[in-house]
Amino acid sequence: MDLNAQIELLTRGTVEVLSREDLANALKRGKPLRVKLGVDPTSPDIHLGHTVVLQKMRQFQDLGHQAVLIIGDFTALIGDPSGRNATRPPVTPEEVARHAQTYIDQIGKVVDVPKLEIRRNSEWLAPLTMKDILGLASRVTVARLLERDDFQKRLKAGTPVSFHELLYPIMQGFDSVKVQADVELGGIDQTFNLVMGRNLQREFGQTPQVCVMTPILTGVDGGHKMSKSLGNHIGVADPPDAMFGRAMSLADALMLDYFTLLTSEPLEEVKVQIASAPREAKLRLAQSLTARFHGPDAARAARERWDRVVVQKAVPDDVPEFAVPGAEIKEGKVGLARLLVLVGFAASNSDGRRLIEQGGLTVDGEKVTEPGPFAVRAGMVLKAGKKNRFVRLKL
RNA sequence: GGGCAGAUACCCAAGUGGCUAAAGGGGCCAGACUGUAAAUCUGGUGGCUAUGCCUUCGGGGGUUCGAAUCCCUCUCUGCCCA
Repeated sequence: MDLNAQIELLTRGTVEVLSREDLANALKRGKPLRVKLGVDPTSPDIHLGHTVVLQKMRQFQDLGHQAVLIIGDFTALIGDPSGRNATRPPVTPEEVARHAQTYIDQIGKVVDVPKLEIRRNSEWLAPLTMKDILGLASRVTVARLLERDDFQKRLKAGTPVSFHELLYPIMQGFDSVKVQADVELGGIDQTFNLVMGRNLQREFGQTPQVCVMTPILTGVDGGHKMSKSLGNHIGVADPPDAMFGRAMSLADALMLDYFTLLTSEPLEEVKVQIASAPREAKLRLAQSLTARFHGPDAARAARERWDRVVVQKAVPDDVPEFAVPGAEIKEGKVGLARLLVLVGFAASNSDGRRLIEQGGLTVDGEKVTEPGPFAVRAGMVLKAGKKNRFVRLKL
């Protein structure tokens, strides 16, 4: 692939590249570039939002460059202030270790894991002495650190900014120095951190890294960035049916973004379809996404299930079974609200009672609105709420 | 180190002695409508062996027949001064 084609590919779908000239020069050197991506092992499961930048990493890999994945096990002790309006709660080392492993297991769908160089930043951050830290800190001014709007907002709002949070960008920047990154990838919300790496490398006499920033994927609710804590995410490990269903609940306005960032469907054609047949377009999106992570067969099956269960409102044939404990049954009856708690549809008896009284429960297709004792038999199918949660009873 | 202000449910935020399980908004859940989208409308949103009972307004202690509300103390946060 010639140089221009490479640059074209590597900058496609990015929001900003600092700078394109530097990228061109780096590629011209003809040697494999060290391409850094730092991840924060504070949340165990990765979702489609993460795959945008991982996809970019894969493209570098496919062009023969060395991807360096940094598990921020040490920086996780601080928590990235990016986009946060509050200090993060601390994470235990055990959690970090578990999350990191889950992360590596899951990114295999997108990147070439065997070719990854995986590093943990505790490797070089943990041994730093106060003297080392002073040396690092002396290269960065407070005004510069306070410039970032995450901090500005908090200062203005009178919410706390702890000193250790100021250290976060410096530590992440130092990662770039230690792994001698030529390129660093990150979401556009990471700009400050990536630029810090660039500056620190210059301080340490290295060629400053090229910063490649990808867009932030908006969650399916259409309001905020995709995040597990907001519950508007589609996880890459979600089972096919769930993935398909989540994709179908996507806000219309985001369809084109999703097609662009997450699929390889022809965009011109897709645009026309979104305008003329939005429902068809969304089905296509859901199927395309599901196929990407689970294969075409699973995607077809998910589509069929969708038609049957959601469109035709039939009972799916893979309803999970629940054995009602004998101790709960009195004279053939079970408290319905209690039963909803047992099968996991309600958080408490009161919650279950509310669900029932508001008409959110059907048993074998019949709406039941009385939360008290209910005669149960084996094979009964309970359905709760608009999320179509099903369970089949066993006695 | 000194002064001032503050801490209320998932989040924001009212409430300054009984009418407060605690206004309002957001979020979330359920119903209607629909394309399980958006928008809109309605109801709900501490728990329980449930027309009553128990727990909750930063922690602890106290005053009172009665406290989110008054007093003491501790912890945490912001602002100003040094």
